Amino acid sequence: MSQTERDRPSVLRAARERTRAEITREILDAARRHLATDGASGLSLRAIARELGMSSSAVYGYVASRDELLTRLIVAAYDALGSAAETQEAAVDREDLAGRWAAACGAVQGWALANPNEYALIYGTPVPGYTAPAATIAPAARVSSVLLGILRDIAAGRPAPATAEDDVPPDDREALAPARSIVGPEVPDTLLHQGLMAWAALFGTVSFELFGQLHGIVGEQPGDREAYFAESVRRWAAQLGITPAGTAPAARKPARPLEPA
Amino acid sequence: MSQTERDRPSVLRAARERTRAEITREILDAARRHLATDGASGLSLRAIARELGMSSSAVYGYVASRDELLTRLIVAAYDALGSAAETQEAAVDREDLAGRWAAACGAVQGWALANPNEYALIYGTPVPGYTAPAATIAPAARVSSVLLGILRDIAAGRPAPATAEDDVPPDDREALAPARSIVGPEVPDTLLHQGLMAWAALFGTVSFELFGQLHGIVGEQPGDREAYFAESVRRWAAQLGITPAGTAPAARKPARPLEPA
DNA sequence: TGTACATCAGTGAACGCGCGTTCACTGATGTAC
DNA sequence: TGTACATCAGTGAACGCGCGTTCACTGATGTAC
Repeated sequence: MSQTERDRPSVLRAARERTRAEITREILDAARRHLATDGASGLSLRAIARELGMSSSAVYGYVASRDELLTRLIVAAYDALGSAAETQEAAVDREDLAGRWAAACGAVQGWALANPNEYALIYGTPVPGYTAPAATIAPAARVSSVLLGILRDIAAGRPAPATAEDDVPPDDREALAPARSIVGPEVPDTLLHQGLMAWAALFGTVSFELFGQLHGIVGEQPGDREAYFAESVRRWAAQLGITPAGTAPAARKPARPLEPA
Repeated sequence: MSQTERDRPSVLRAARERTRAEITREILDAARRHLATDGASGLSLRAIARELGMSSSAVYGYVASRDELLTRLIVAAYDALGSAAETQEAAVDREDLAGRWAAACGAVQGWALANPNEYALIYGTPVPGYTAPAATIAPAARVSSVLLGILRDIAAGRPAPATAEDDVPPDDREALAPARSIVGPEVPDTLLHQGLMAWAALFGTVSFELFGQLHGIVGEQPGDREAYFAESVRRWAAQLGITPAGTAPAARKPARPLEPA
């Protein structure tokens, strides 16, 4: 039993650390709940303490300041969204590019609808007076990494510039340099630009839905928003040159001729 | 001079109304300035009063409440953006559909970059605890009206469903009903859907730029953002079947075949 | 087994600040007789 | 021309609230001898 005795302090320490982690988690959960009703700039350490039944000063044992709490929430949100996109995209057959694209888009939209306040925290108006520290950069990049990965595989499955409708102008090629340094040289400029456009369109669409901009434009009956989103996803995929499984990706049929009169 | 005498009271009243309007304008201007540093939820009547050198209670002579001030700011922002889009689009030759599209997009982006805080007020995260009254609906619709007008003219210049790559699935057609009731029956489903996608993509792109999401993706050298945006505008237009003046809009060449090996 | 000590999570009062909104009032201006 | 009155923009004090952060402290728990 000397074993037990020697371990005791660390067992206790471990237990303390466990409750500490648990309380920290509860603080973050409460903070997330407050995000819903008051928004990021209404986030209040005192309100959280009140809800958890502790004194306002006690919170400072777990969180250094309001800004630090905000940073943790932001990082957690990026990580949650990023891992949703990663796992859902990874679950699809690597060959099925359209399926992977749809999975990634669906993950983003699904997570956003399930966590509207955390979505707004990271993709809505930046919190005034708060500047995101470096710790948020890596988690923020996870979703775009997934999308860029798909882009890379689209390029890989295509013999050089296949759909080079028109190449990108030189000043745009320069503008794309940072993205290029992430994605590598294999992805043609056109595809890269089109990919970024789809990326912005995806988040634009999700934000429009969440922020009420689709009101009076896209129906709100059950199924309407799903149908609209699904069709958009399909069309973004088509713009990237990938079509749902069953259709050969490389062989895009030309525009259908006018209906026979 | 009986004329003058009879008019006098109304002349005075008119003067009073003029100064009243002027002070109201100054309150709105100060509010806009505060939006920049503190965001919508940090907007404070007391701070505005302080800046204008009046007592906080005096503001209530011009503005009924904080919420009413917010509503006025929102309406003013929608109107400013809407009229920018309207006038810039109207200045282009009606025949030049791609030019009109580019003008509308440019107006939106230009206004947003010049007025980032007002843009965030209307297209960013909704202000928590504030619900937009009916008075905001009409001004909010101005930009989309401009875009839908272009869509209508695209359809008019095309002999029925010309580019029906694939029609829209029935559940999506239903989802598009509200938009359809605005745009009228002449615009084919495909074009309508594609138009809404371009609309969401436009605002998604502007929001990404303004909210810092393009950092590390699209360059920040002088000219980079302009080039990226211009190329995106061109490609959205191409997706709508319109190409810059000089190219015949109706005659879209089918996807170029693979390069001869 | 018993006592003195260390650790440490949590308390509660306080500082100094800000806010929206109300309300009785002042004081300048113009009006009516 | 002179006086009593009405109008009305603006004041300043007050109400009741909330906030982030600090700091001296309590009190439970475990440790060492």
